Amino acid sequence: MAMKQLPSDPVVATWVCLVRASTSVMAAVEADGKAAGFPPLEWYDVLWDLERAGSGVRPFEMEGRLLLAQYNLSRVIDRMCRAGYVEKRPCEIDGRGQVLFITEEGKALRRRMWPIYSAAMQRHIGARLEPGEAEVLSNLLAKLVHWREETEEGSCGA
Amino acid sequence: MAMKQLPSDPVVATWVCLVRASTSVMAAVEADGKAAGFPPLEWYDVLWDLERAGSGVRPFEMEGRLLLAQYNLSRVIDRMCRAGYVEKRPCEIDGRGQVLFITEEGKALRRRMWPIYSAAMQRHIGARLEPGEAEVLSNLLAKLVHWREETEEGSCGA
DNA sequence: TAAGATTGAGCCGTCAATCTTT
DNA sequence: AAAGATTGACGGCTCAATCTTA
Repeated sequence: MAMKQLPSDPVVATWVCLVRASTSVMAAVEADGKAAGFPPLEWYDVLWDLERAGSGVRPFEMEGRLLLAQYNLSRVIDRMCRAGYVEKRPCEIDGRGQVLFITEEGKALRRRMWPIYSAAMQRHIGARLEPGEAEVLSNLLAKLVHWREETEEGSCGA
Repeated sequence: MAMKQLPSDPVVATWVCLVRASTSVMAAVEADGKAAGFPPLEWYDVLWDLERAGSGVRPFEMEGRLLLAQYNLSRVIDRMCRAGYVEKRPCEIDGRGQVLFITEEGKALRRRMWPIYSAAMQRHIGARLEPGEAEVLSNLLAKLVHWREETEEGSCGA
């Protein structure tokens, strides 16, 4: 009795295509943003997470939503604070913690980034799929996400 | 007349799911390999590319297949040579070039890595999809791969 | 002039250790 | 003892410059 099932070829093919598709699409979108003089995509995610929240956000909350390790998030936030897009204040309720806020400059940056990145998504994803395929694809990809299951939805920032 | 079509919500959702799925699945598979004491996944791809070729491979050929920048590939190869898994020889036909070969140690390493990584694929991809979904998913993902179109197929190394 | 490949400098990610507070 | 967060040290990635040969 075979306890360890070997991956069937379709599973291996899915792995290969997942790695190749994400690598090439992410590189292409990132390159479009960089060509327009914008900071990394990651910064958009942080800005949007803060702006959507409306109030202050604790770093450890963002950690789960953005799939970033704590020490890594700490460094990203530090750079964004120094650049003036994020403000960090000590947490009044929990003395160990910090609370993050987006600045006006941060809101303006996110607003300028969105058209570039959304056009890039359209060019590198939308234009390559037939009508209806995007829904099928996103539903299947969603089944592969695990990490932490506490993810909430929210649209995109348009 | 709208020349620049904004991405529809399904396209944005696909982008979000693609990033999250690839991040979490790749991290999970990489973590399984690391827990077993193996080098990064990237090394498997290089070893398999060399072993599949049967003869020597020029770095610039691998560059396109592995979606790696030239300078990056150069450093990966250098580490693998120092570790004894790859051998580099000057190219007799083109004086600028190098030719890469997998060593016996490299073949042995790849053979040991495959069961771990294939089990990881099964756990993090195969087990999360219904029968038939892997084929649909890999076909849709394949439509998103661009970078360089010179990709040949070859199975997986089982 | 361009292609194949490498390298120095600097930035970024990662690990483990650390600090503070709970 | 554990959670939130940061940091020093180290290694990998990236850019641009460089070297050699085509």
